Amino acid sequence: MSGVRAQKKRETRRAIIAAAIRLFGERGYERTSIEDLAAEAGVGKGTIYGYFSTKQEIFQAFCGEEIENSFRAVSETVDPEAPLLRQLLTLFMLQFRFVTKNREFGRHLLREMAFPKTANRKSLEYIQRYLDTLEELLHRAGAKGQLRREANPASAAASFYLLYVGCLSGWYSGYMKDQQSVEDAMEKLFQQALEGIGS
Amino acid sequence: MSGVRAQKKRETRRAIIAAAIRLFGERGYERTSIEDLAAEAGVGKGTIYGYFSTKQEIFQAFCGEEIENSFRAVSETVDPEAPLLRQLLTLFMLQFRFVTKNREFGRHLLREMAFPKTANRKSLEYIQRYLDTLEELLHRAGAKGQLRREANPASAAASFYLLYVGCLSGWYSGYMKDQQSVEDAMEKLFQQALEGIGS
DNA sequence: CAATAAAGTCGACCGCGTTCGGTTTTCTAT
DNA sequence: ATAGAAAACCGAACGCGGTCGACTTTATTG
Repeated sequence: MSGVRAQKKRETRRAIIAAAIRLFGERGYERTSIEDLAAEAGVGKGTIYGYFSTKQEIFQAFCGEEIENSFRAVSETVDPEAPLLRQLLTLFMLQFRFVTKNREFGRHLLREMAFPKTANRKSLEYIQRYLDTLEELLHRAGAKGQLRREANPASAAASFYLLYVGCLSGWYSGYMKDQQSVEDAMEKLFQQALEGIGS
Repeated sequence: MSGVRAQKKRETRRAIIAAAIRLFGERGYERTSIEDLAAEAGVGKGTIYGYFSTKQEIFQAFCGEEIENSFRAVSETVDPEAPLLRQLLTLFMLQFRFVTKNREFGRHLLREMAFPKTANRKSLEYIQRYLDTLEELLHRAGAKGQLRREANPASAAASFYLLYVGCLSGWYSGYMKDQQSVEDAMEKLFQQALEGIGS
């Protein structure tokens, strides 16, 4: 009943995550080996696998915090009175600027969110987080009559999210080189999504 | 001047690609080791790296053929007289069905196309291949008055492409489980892209 | 307080992608 | 034909993610 064991477990777990935040943050994901993490956390290599079954899983724990921070920034910055297009651009460019500062981190996260090796709860949670934020934003816009009657907020949210991820992809694959072109592309695509393509 | 050397090089290169097509096709990318490829091609492990600097690169050579085939199928099946939405769905569902039959292959390819470790020409080529096909298709539709006046075929093509890739992503991440839901989602998103979201 | 079970720890070890250095084969110039 | 240079070849060796089984620490039971 003493919980000495449970206590220790929690401490060790935290130590590993702390090591991950330190080292992933400094050197990036690929350049940090499990042994590095183990050493930094003061445990043996094998021990890590008693807490996380894969390096990827450690990465996800690390992500949790980063993502939370980035969404906090969003809710503080986006002006709910601005025009819809402006709101969307503010939201996504904020996220994008974060990604540009953590290119490796972002690439790895996006890969795992978009095309995970094995479907996992965490990836879906992150996506859902985006979709919820967007849906709410769209819902407000709808209430102000800025949307078509027939428009479905859920699938509209999905569209914007996918176009955003697509712009990131364009940046990562070298299709667009600098921040400005990404912003321009995003604006164009969003505009087009609002206006519609067909006649 | 005899070219014995050059001849051999070409043969070896082909042997490696042939081995890749065999083994990647049979067991998939991850389950095929470089040593397997080397053995199948009848060369030493190190030799492979005289021809390809990375396993990924071998994969891309392999992709070249597969992608070519899949586009051939597209141009044979899509009916240029059908309504635009129908054409788009036919095109993409054909590609998607190919992917469902080669899940690992598709995941690997999409990862590398969307978020490559290092920006590379090949990824851009494949993307461009899609965009060109779409742009032409849209151009034809425009000529028949099926598009808005102001619509820009290039960015419209980009939208559809990104929405398509996004639907694949939804399938890979487990957001949508079966082929039918992917098709439904795609139809909904395309329809929405044509009609527009805003008022 | 033993004695036994259960949980946790660890580093040697495996398989794989990639690198390296020595060896063999082909080319070139006399 | 032959010596020397260049290219190509190969498998041993490295680094890394992940596994295994022996060992240590904590919990449980009578």
